[in-house]
Amino acid sequence: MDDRKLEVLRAIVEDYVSTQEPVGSKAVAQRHALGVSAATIRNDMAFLEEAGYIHQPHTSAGRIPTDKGYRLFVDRLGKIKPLSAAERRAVHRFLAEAIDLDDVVTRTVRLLSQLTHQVAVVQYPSLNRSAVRHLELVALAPARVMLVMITDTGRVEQRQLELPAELAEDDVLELRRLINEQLQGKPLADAPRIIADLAELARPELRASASALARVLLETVVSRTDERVAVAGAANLTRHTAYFAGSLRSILEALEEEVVLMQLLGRADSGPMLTVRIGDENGIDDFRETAVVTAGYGPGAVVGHMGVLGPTRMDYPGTIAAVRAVARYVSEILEQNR
Amino acid sequence: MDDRKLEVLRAIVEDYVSTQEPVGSKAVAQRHALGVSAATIRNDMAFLEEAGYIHQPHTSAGRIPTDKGYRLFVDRLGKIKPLSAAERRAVHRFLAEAIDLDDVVTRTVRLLSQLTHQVAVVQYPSLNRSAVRHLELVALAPARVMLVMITDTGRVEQRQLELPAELAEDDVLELRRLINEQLQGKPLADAPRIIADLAELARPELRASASALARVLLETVVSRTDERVAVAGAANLTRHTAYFAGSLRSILEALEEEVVLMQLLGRADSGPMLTVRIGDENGIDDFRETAVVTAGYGPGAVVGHMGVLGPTRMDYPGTIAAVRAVARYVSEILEQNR
DNA sequence: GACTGGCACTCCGAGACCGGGAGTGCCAGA
DNA sequence: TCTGGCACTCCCGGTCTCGGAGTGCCAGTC
Repeated sequence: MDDRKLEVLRAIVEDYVSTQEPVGSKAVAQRHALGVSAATIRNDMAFLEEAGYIHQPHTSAGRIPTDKGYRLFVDRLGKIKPLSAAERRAVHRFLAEAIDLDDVVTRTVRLLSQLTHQVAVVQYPSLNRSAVRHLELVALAPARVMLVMITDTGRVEQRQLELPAELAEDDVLELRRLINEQLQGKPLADAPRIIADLAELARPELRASASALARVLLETVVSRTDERVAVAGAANLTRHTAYFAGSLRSILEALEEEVVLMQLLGRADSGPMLTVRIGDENGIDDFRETAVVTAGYGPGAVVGHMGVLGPTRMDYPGTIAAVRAVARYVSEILEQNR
Repeated sequence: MDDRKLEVLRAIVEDYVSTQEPVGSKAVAQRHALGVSAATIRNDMAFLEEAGYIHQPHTSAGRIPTDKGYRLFVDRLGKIKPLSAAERRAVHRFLAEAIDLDDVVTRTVRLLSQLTHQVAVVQYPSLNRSAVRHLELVALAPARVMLVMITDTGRVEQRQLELPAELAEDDVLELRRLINEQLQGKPLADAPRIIADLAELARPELRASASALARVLLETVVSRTDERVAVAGAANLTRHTAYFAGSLRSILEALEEEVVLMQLLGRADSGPMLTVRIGDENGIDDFRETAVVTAGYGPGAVVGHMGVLGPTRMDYPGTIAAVRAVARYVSEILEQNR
């Protein structure tokens, strides 16, 4: 494929994204200095359409990029637009002020949605990629304790549980020591095995309580709570009047469904740091007109994902730059707090 | 005002809510057996319009209730439609399965939005109406601890803090004993006074650490974290095609602004258990076409509010019944867990 | 005096119609 | 291989028309 044809494709994508209207050969000829006439561009356009990169809503209308066109643009044509120095500073400062993980996540998700003017989604550090930093048992009543788990990624999960027997203060301390001895520093992915044997290590009198504890621990580790997600900027969906006509409803619904969100964020967990999924590539019917830009983050290894979603007609270079920058800063912050 | 005129108003409200179209005299005459002709109803309508309860979008159109009309309907005409026995059972069962406060809140907000087909909002139990049940200090590193506060309403707040000096294990225990002695059982509203004197009660060597602790405690008590809110069912906004034309955007934005949400929920904290605010009564420009139905909940005393928001053209009797029922069940559950 | 049927009137909304403009494809010539 | 020209297509916005729904008013009835 010709170099100039690629330039024409880029011009179409860029103009369409900024004007939101089909772009014609004349517009391309005069807004982009390609050094050829509109007629020539028309020929190139015919070629691009034949090849499936653009398409015409109807005869005698301008052209619109197809998913395939966007894909090519993202892979080979989009020059990432780095954030301005001022933006970088602002991002850094805003994130550095966070006082704990919850705060980091809420700030991140807001930041992303403001920078990109899209809907932002941030997954909390995945439990099964975290390790136990500390377990605490708090006696609330003679036969009722609260189990608090703190991970090396800063997540704090807590659960209350009823014990089968009343425990003395010393007993609680002993159980606390036991679970910490066994689990501290261990990756949660390995936890189920360890937990399975937990009860047997306790003194006979404490076995029943220990196994109740073990059960709750297991639930906490593998349970529904596992994947938490924060969302912000839903209002930005209304920016893109045309595109959401039918799907706004279902997208809003999807944003409240953790399952769907995880599907969008998590698909490409390994591999390159940054992923773009365009339209049908999402594999979800309601997201056929939606593009998702995600990046992994974490101190060293990836512990979670964050991303942005919006119409396929989005500013890819800008969005990619923003997601990448924010993911990087967040990773740094987690690194420092480790 | 005539009895029949009230009946006409009710008919207009009910029909308008269900059809979403201006309702004319003829429709009222035949759908509701008022025993009079359309012409008579026209006269009543003229009266109701004069009095400001209904209005005409344009000459020769049917009538639409005004805010004042809805207000009268809610205050005097709407017979609450209690939930069906099946619904009540389902609500009860669903809520009873909750394992902790977070779970109660998320379940509640989902339930409300599903029952009413509107946007539901639930405020977490307000900290300054809760009392301290327990404070726990967890040593994470020699000079770093995590402070966990558990309230009698089941809320768990945690914060990490850096201490000015390294502490021995015993010192941590002593501080823990100290803050519990001082605060356990005390309402958080009284906490600031108590905390102010906290440092002085500690051994001289621990003073610095104690006052760092005190500062964090204060922040936690009065801070931004104070009012947390859960939202669900935003997708329901798209049901009401016409009404959100302009305001959908700003409503979605408002749903992410805790300040606005609290304003909507909290206005009438004392007084009757259930409040309805219609249109302008909300005092927020973007909510001029929105009605809010809220109820306080809590074990005995009110500790928080929950509610539902939707277009002024909503099914008030049904919504009121749902909100009231759910608030009641949630209160029961909190009572049991106390 | 309250209610009713009849009637003229208003006004919205859907559909039909039309013209301008933007964009195209193709072709002949440079 | 590129370009200017040209005929063609089709959307879009505006205007117009017409039917229908709903009203207000009035004269007549109980």
